[in-house]
Amino acid sequence: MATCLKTLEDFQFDEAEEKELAAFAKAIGHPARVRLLKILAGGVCLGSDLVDQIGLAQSTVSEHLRVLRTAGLIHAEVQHPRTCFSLKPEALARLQALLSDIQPVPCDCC
Amino acid sequence: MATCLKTLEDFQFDEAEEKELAAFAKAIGHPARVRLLKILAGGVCLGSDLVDQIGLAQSTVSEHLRVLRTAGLIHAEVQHPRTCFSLKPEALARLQALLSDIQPVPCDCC
DNA sequence: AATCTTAATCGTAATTCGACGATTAATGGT
DNA sequence: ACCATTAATCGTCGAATTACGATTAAGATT
Repeated sequence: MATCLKTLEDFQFDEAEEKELAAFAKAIGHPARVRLLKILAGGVCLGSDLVDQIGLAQSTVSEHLRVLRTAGLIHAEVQHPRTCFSLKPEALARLQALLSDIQPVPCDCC
Repeated sequence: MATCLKTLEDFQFDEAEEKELAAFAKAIGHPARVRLLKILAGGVCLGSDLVDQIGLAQSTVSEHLRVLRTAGLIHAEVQHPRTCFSLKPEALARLQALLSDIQPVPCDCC
């Protein structure tokens, strides 16, 4: 009844985009993964270096990297026994775009 | 040893900023909360309306709103028995700024 | 005072997450 | 062939998340 929005029933949701944004955000939602992204932004790309910088067990860092990779935020190029990790700039750009879709509109009821 | 970054040991981390970004991202990291933010961006602000739109139990929506509020992404103005929810645009702007700090630099080792 | 409405809170169950050590797989060097 | 290095995977534990119904709290309206 009392609502700021006149056409509440006309709301259109893009569920796919909502899930896409949520998935990106969830992947970034841990300090260790933020740090990994920041390191990768600096150009470091070997897993062993990342383990050194993060201060967590190798298996834990590997898991965080897997999360970031699954979310499409980073790329992993396997060169056994090493793996070269790198940012996927287009994913970050996409995230920024999805975020910018959340733009406030003035509300006159509060 | 083999690394793209020459001055690996000189890496400076801003742990507070990393946690700040992770906390924002974690709060957004659920489709229901993304939808809540999108609805609030449209100006709707009463909890009962949000419950109608989300299709989850009232207590669940309340919990999601609590998460968003704790993260500082939304504001809740209590007017018993109603509560008026609104976006905090400055929080979204801050998030965008934190995200844009993750900028890729070309890596020549892979 | 009694009732209604609204949203927060409580209690609970199922699931997911985060961390670790140990192990494994894959390659290069000796 | 043997060893060293690297990263993925497995198994496991405790903690956190997500969802729900039921209850409570706080005003408004009779």
